[in-house]
Amino acid sequence: MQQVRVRFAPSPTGPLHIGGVRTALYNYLFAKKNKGIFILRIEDTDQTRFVEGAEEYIMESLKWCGMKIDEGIIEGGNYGPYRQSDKKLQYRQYADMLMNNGDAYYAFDTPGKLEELRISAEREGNAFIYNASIRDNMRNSLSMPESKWKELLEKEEPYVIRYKMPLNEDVHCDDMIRGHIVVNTSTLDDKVLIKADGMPTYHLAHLVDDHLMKISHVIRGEEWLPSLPLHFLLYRSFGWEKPLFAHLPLLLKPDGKGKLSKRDGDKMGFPVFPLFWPYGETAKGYREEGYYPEAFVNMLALLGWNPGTEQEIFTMDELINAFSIERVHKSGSRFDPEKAKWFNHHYLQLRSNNELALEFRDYLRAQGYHHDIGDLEAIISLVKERVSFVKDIWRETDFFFKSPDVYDKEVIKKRWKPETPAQLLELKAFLDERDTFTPQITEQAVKGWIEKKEYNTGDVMNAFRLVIVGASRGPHLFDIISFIGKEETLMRIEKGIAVIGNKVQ
RNA sequence: GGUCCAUUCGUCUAGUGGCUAGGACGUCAGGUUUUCAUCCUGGUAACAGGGGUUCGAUUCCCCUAUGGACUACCA
Repeated sequence: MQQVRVRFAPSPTGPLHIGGVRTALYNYLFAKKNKGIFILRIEDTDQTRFVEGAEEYIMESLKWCGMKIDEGIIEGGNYGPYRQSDKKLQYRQYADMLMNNGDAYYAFDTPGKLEELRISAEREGNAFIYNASIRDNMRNSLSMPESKWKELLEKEEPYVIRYKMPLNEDVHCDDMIRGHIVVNTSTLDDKVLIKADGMPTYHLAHLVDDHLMKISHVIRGEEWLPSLPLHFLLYRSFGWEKPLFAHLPLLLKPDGKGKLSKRDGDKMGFPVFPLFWPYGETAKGYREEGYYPEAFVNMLALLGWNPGTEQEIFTMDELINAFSIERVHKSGSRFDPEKAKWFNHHYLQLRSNNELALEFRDYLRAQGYHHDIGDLEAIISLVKERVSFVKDIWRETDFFFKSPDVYDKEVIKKRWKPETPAQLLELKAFLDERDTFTPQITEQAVKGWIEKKEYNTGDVMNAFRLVIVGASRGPHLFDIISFIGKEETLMRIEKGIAVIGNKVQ
């Protein structure tokens, strides 16, 4: 069987969108599943849209996700160069092959003239299509006598090379996901193959490269489906064997309609890019927002594909094993940020307390707190299952590090009785006399004390929690006071009574 | 406008010519937790509409509607 070789071929025009990451992922999964080769090719034939840093961003994104590139601009390989601009004008000879067999021609129409015709056609409700219906009226090597266009060539008049679309022919295409598609050439136009600057367009460049790189399967976004007939025709004109094609459905915005965009992410508070993009108009990234790559990849893989079982949690190896292109969906999927969080919650639970403590320590340092790893592990073990992100740990544990600044008004209203200050003062004295402060022993003692005093357990405990935590939240209270220690506990009781005590009634 | 593609709970989806149309996220309720959260249990909720074909269609065909992509010397 033929070696499976697939490529991910982005343009370095900015940060890589998660839709692009998913395309890369499906290529990667397909390659690895079939013991094939995963290639990264940079498609930068449009020099005006090149963005500094984009190539590095793309490669770092793939690396973060755990996709290893087999052949690429850094990795090398036997089918380079892997950056189209490094081939510069080599594509021209392939256009000339088409010129020689009559499937392409020179066109000298200026962009301004074409634009003018396009606008006037639109005004009459028609589409402007540069094809057999109109090309005899245009300035090209088909409509002009040979002596005339050769003269223009000699005078170095700017020109493009266009593909000569056959007249009224049904083109039959096959797609591994969509099945059979038939399009008549009368609706297609004579696409530009070589631009006036001598560079190839996508249609020529990707096809030549796919052929030269021995690509076996082209797995790309649905936006390419309309030009699939053109690509089929080009393969025929070249006399080359075609790869197999698979067009992936789009990633849609969570609400409403349409393609997922950066604006949606900004508006609804979730990233649309894998990594933070630092240039120009910056963009948030999953990595920096605290997502784990396993969660991100797992979530992305299931957006538009599933194995047909009820399994939802997959490691990369499990994804590779389960993946099949036939089970990729036809219709677009809406992106659900809530489910992305759920995946991260799951993967965070798999982390050890020590791993999380290390991550959390970095976060704390940024806040100006410095703590022993052992202490952080202890705290994290108490709140781990309630957080989805490392940054959430702070929100759940701030009271371990500092006494409360404010006290929840609702809790005061509900639990702060006239007798509360006196009771807490008694509790403070009771605690003051205790030597051990371990959670279990202290809990037993305090509960015994409340019972003996015949106080209302709920009132006392909640008021106690209020002065320690500042609100009605957090892990077991006795775990908290054990961690902060006796001195701090007594201090917080005193402070709480002082601040809240005179606010009531 | 034209061409092409798509359509199962709010979302991601499973599934079949005859099933109580399944799971997950969300949401709601109950339980656990003396708090909050987690967790557990349960509930809610879908075959876009209309025609066919058929003994029978969510499933096959057609039409409509809706959504999307493309329609550049961008990819």
